[in-house]
Order: sequence, then structure tokens, then C-alpha cells
Amino acid sequence: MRHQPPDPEAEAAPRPRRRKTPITVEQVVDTALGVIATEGYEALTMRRLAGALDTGPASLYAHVVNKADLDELLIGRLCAELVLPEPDPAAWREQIRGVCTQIRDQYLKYPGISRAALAMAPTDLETVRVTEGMLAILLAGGVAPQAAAWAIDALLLYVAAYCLEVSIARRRSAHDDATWVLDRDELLRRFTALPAATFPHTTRHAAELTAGEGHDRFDFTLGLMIDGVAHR
Amino acid sequence: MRHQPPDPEAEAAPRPRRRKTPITVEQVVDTALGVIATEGYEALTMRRLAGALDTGPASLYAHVVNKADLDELLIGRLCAELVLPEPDPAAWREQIRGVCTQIRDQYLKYPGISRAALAMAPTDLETVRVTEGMLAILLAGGVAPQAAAWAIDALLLYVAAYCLEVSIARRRSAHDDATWVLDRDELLRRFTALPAATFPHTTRHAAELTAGEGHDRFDFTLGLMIDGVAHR
DNA sequence: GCTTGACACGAACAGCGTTCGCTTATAGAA
DNA sequence: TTCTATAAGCGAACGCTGTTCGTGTCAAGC
Repeated sequence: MRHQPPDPEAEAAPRPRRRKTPITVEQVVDTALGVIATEGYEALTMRRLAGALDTGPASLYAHVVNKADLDELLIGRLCAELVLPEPDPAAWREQIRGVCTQIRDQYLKYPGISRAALAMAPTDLETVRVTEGMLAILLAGGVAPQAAAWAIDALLLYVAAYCLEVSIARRRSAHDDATWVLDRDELLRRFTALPAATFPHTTRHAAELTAGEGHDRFDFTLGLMIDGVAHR
Repeated sequence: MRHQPPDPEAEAAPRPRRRKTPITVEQVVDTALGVIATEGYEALTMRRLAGALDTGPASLYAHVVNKADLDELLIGRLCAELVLPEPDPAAWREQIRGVCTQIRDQYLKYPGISRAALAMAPTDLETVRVTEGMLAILLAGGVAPQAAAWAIDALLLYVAAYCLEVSIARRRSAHDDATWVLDRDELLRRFTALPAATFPHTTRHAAELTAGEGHDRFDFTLGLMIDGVAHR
């Protein structure tokens, strides 16, 4: 069947066949980040993104080879926003902690995007800029090159995983999923309700297992790793 | 349109309408793990799993409420396989390391399944069994309850993220994706080829950044965290 | 004025998780 | 032994996903 004639009288022009200002990659990335910021990474589909740009999904593939490629561009943009301090040997711990906190806040600003970061190649230019900055801080602090390199890898991996977990938890609590353990109180209740005979430590230390306001757990783990690499 | 008559003469019976032995949840979980082990977690679709059980996708929903539910069952099964040692105060470091290594090997045996672990609630019964076992080891080792609780969280998160990264890397190198950085040599080449002016540390320590046979990076990070919690 | 080339995009494809409602084998009643 | 109620199995469909093909349309060069 042939597609129906345009019938210009009856309908308002559905859309100019050629838009005034062509779509750019920057526009695509910006719009994608906007969608993620308001609706989360899972809502970022090619159709949703195309709709936000007032076009069809096929148009995106002129600027982006893949969705994986789009993911790389998004992470690259995020990394570009990070400010890497000039290394100060006396304050290397606070500096490396600051960079990790920046990454954490960027990830959490765009919920779920850390999933893309975990699946990405470490070869992107903006990514190596971050690695370079962190490496400079650790080396200035007197950390051995090998330990510094591996510690950066571990830190980046942990931050991404932490943010993914937090994002998932927030999304589920926002969705008001009744079967999901929403708050700490509910989790605490479940732990204390366990049979004390088979789970003695879990029931006794349920408070500690569920403790942690805000990013206490994050700060603790960063301290663990940074102290560990300092004593090496 | 009515569905066509069975026509029992011309065709072999397409499938017994009621199978001799009903499908059980254990069967579903076992088959799913088999699919993951041979084809990876991404290949585990409801249709693929149903096909492996010689049925249609709808039949699975009699035994599993969701794909998320299936994921929980899979992780539960994995956790059930772990052997948790009797706590020995003198060897708590080796013991906690051993548990993490077990988890790592289980995850890597079923490539990509750690993705399901990252998205899961920590309320599953088998999961709390693991937490209980790890908590017992750390408390026996003299670690403070709060530090122990948070350290377990950090360790589990890191192990899952590490395995996810490794699984993705292996899958891409197996797919022979040409655009993917396959081996360390190629990565090393890219790092050294960077402009030394803007990336001085990365180019100089490219060897360290790309170093690590097998699970060296994993062992390093575990040492970081365990030493950190010991000195606390 | 005409041609050329690049970009935009509607429509379609294969595959995904999930649901509806029909079919059918068996257990228990008569 | 025959009949019926029940529950499990499952074919077909829905709405969604990423991706591709061929067509449509405008802007610039001659």
C-alpha cells in the first residue's frame, strides 16, 4: 500500500521536512541528560529522546552510531564537568576524596547513569582525563605508582556501583513499590524478626547493618580504601 | 479466525498439551543457570528459557512472578552454594577473603549475573545467610560491629561490580568486537600514544595502569579494604 | 534553472517482558 | 466405570525496545 497523500489543506503541516537548525550531537547529549535528570536512565529510550527533540528515532542515528555510543558520550560529558584540583601533597587524601564525591554527585544527579559507566571502555578521552587527575593527586601524595593505578580503578568501580545501588533504591521507593523494602525502619524490622537461633549476629547487630544517614556508608568505604592505600 | 484443527494424521503431535512431569521452580532455576553459564546473562530471556524447557514463555509465569523474581531466585541459588567457614579469630582475614573469592568465582561462572545481584534487595533469605556468615567472621576477628557491617556492604558491592566489569570485558572480547579494546597490549599502546604534555602521568605509568594478571586487581582491592577495616 | 548531495524521518523488522483466555489431563465424586 | 471440577500448560497477542531502509526535501554549486 502506498502511503497516503499529504493532503495539505486538511492538516496542519505535520512537521517541516527539513528543520531550520540541524540537530547537533551536543543537542542530542544535552537533551538526553535532561531526560535522565527528570525521568531516570531507564526512561532514556531512543524514541523518548527523539520525541524530546521533536523528531523520529531514525534521525538520531545520523549523529550517534549506537545507544552504547550515546552512553559513552553521556559519560564523557559528565566527566568533562569534573574539576580536577592541582595536586597538593599535603592534602592528597581530601583531594582524592573530593574527586570521588564529585563523581558521586554527578552520577546521582542523573539517576541510573552509572550503569552506563560500568559497561564502558576506559579509553574515552574525558575518562583518561579523570584518571590522569586522580593519578597526579595520588603520586603527589607519595603513593607508589602501582598502588595508585589499582586504587583509582577500585575507587571508580566502587563509586559507580554505589551510585547504581542508590539510584535503584530511590527509583523503587519513588515508584512506591509495596514489595520493596523502602526505609531503614522496615529493613531493621525484618532483620530483628529473623530467627535469632540461625542468625544470631544479624539480629543482634541489625541496627549497625541498617545504619547510615545520607552518604555515611560511602564515606566509610572511601576512608577504608584511602587509608589502605596510604599504609602501603 | 479460528485456530486450525489439529489434523493428527499429517503432523506429529506438536507437543503433549499436558507434559508428563510438571515443570518445577527448581527446574526453571537450573535451566536458567545453564543458559547463563553457556550463553551469558544477556541471553537469558523468557523466550530463550522457555525454549530450553521446550515450552512457551507464558508457562514460566506459573512458577515465577517476574523476571526480577527469577533474578532473585538465581542469586538465591548462587548464595546457597557458598560454604561459610566456622569463624576462626586467628584467620579472619583469610576467611573473609575466601568468602569473597567464592562469591567472585560463582559470579564469573555465570557471566553477567552480577548485574542481577546489584539490582536486588538485600532481604532475600540466602543473602542474609551470607551476611550473617561474613559478620560472624569479622566480629570474631575483633572488628567493631559498625565497621564490620559497613565493610560487608562495601565488599559485596565491590565484588559484584568487579565481576560485572570482567564479564562485560570477556563478552566483548569473545564477540571479537573490533572497536573494543581487547587485550592489555592494545590498551597499553593507546595510553602511551596519548600526548605526553596533557597526560604526563598516564603516559609515564601506562604500564602500571594496565598491569594485573588474572585477579591481581581484585586481590589488591580486597587487601585495601580488609587492611583498612583491621586498622580501625 | 537545474543538478547534486546531505540530512531528516516514516515505516517497518525482529525481539523483548507480560497477559488473556482457551485447551486438556488428571483427581475425586457418583 | 463414568462424569465433572480444577488447575496447569501454552498459543497468540499487546505494547514496548533498538535499529535499518528507502524515500522525501531542502540548500548550495554550476
